[in-house]
Amino acid sequence: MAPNQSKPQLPEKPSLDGLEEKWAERWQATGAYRFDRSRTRGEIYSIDTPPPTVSGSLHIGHVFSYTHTDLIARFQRMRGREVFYPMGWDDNGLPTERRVQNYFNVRCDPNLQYDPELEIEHGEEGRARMVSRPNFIELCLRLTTADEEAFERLWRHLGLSVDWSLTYTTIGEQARRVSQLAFLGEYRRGLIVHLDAPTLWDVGFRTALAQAELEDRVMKGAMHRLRFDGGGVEIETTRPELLAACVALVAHPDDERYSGLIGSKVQTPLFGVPVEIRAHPLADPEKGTGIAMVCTFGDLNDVTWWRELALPVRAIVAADGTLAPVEWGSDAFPSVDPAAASSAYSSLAGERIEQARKRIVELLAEAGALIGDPQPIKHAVKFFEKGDRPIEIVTSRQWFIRTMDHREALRARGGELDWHPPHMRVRFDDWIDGLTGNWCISRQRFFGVPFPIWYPLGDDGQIETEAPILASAEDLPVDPSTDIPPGYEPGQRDRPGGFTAEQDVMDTWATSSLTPQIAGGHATDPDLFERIFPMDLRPQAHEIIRTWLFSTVVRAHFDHDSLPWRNAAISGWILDPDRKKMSKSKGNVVVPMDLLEKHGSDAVRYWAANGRLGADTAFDEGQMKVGRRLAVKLLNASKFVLGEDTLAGEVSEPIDRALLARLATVIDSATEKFAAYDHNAALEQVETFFWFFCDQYLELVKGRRYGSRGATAAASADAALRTGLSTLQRMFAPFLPFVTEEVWSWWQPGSVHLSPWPTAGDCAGADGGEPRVLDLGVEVLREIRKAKSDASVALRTPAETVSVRAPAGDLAHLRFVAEDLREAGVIGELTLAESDGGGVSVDVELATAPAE
RNA sequence: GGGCGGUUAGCUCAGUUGGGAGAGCGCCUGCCUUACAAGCAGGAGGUCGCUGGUUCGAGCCCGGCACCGCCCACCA
Repeated sequence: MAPNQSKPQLPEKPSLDGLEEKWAERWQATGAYRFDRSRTRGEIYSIDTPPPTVSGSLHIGHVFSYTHTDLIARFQRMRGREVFYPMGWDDNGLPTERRVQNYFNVRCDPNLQYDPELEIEHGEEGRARMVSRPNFIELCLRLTTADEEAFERLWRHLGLSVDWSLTYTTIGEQARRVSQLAFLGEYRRGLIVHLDAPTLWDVGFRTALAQAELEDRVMKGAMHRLRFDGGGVEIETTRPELLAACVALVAHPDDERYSGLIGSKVQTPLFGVPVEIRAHPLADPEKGTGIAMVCTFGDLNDVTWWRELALPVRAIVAADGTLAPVEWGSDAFPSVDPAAASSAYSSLAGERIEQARKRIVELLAEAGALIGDPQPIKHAVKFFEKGDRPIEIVTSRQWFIRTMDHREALRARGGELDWHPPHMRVRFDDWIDGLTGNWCISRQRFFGVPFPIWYPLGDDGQIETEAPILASAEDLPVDPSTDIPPGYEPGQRDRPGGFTAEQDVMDTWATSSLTPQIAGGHATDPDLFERIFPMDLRPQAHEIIRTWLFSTVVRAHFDHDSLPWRNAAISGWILDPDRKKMSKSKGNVVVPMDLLEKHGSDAVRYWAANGRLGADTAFDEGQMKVGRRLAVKLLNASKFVLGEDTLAGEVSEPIDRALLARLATVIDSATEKFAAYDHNAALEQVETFFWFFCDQYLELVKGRRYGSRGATAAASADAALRTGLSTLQRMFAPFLPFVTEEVWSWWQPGSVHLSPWPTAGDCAGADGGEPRVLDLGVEVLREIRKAKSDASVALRTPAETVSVRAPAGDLAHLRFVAEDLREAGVIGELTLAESDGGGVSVDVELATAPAE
């Protein structure tokens, strides 16, 4: 960088206060981070930003990981790449729906008519008001818009260098269009199917789920031993209430205890349902009695047995988590004694599962079918991650993406991706290996992307689900509940011979899996999409590798036959001092804006930048204070270097050359680390050099810089200092964007963030620099300081004599720094002599006797 | 149950092909030194989780164990 020739106007007392507002506004006004879409793919670095869920507030973990992404964005921008860095808002799905319900105290009733006059305010008391689906969606948008504005303020304050003109939402028109287009394409190609099948089901939300949305929770339960009639077979179960749904018993084929019983029939207690004892290798002789009750459906094992043994369905769990009425003696529910079965079941029907379980245990005990007392146990139970009751498996008609047939190819895609850190790939592989079924993407909810699907109604009014009517691509996005399918009239809606809308909405991940396509203008802006896809980077947290990362790989593989991006940068979690993940539910979250205002954005970013990718990191305000100190130091060092007129001349002094030579190696090394997504190593190297630059080098040359040894020598120091400062300001820029922009503005035109990342070639004058010159100067100065510190005197106290003995080679180097040393150490007489041995020794005699 | 990561100073962490145990914070001592007292200089402080092995030599490589965190699975 060619230094500005005029002496800049520097603040008397530099400060960090107000820099966030000042520069955030300036960047917005100048369009500093505006994406230039005329650039070609090779010149562009594109980022698939995680759209934060707009259902509450951002926490410090967001600040941490979004800072990591911004570090990479700023580095790549300075390296000359045109950075495509959008922000997205995830305002689609259950979190928003639930938040709207609570905030406005409303519930959605899809059967109500839209009320354009409806006025609802926050905090209404009493019973929840029922509103129509269009009204509900309006409320969702109203609330999320306010949230999105608050989020954007925080991100701007943090200094994220996103191009805000590229912002998208996951419920927006482009997201709906892209989601529906991908759906239609995949459906036509047989990658999506519509099936009546056992499906993971949340009875609280009354919707189907995907495997990826489940989590285990350890619950108290009880093991019950039941005796079946007609053979004396005993089974153990934690779900006795599903006895009425029993369709078979199953034992391992090699289990000698039961080998004679395979193929025979026994009857369920209470209900007298004949069930066959079958053999299947999944039955574990070690568990329970070694023979298991197969119900439709208690768990995923039941689904496997049901499918592989071609068993009938006896579904008793209703969508709301109660036991459904059953007609005993019918084909579906045969019984040797239908009257007794009806009698037993009558006290269960309509009860919630938990109640039914208590009740049936009483019935079984009365009937003598319960062996011993139920044994209390603790066991892991699957829950919807946002739900509060265990999931059930309910048979219903749902849309599935056929992931199971493509597991090998998807696994291979994971191998093509560059993971940062690499070990995160294992989670991806584990997830694919553990998949038990296709990805269910339909949800029985209200707020989401609708399926672009209608069904013909027969003349009898029956829905013809096998022959859906697809929307035309050019009509997308559509809402089948208000839009009319091709070839139909509005009056035919829900009439015999007409059509009816698909009521379900898509899983939120079915939309989020398309963020590169949504942000990149797929289908609407092919020119842009070609320039940014596949993207360069997916930043995200590790716990959503199984959801967001996996599902995005699935869609890109299906729709584009490629990876969605080349690199995945996985940030860790923020841990509180007890080493637990900080999260809202644990109540230990710090409000990010408070931290940013308390310590300054640069300081908080410094803390975040010290966390490695993939590493869980402690929340540590001490690190923020260190970051703030660093920022203040940069202000003051800049003030010193720029505080005098620029001197005409070149780097001529050996120690200045040595400083620049060392700087060149730091640049190379930090650049290499940064390019390898090792931002914390890059920061550490720049920071270490900076403190050396300030405390050692700068102190050594300060006097010379002020002109004590004439114009030429002063100009050499000045040139080296300015080169060092320019380089350091730029290398700190990704980490500390506000303070670096401030100090850059003191002497350079334009934004530091749009200036080139330094290279070793910037260190003009480094040629022939001998590092030993610098090392020796620093070492001798340290000895002098130590002598003064030991004597408890001020560093300005003169050292009457300093005698340095060094080997001949070092002696030659030392002569180059003798004058700088004499001044920095306030030395009276400095003598340099050749030592006998190999080492360097320094003897210091102070002017005054050491104070005791 | 399978796997991944971690265990280094009181705290937070770095240690790149095996050879010096390090940084910052905190602590102690001293210093108002004309960029910076939100600063500067100096100092104390560690059986590198335990254990066996390979090696002239191990924080680093290999085996075993313990503990912490997480992922996956099982949950009859």
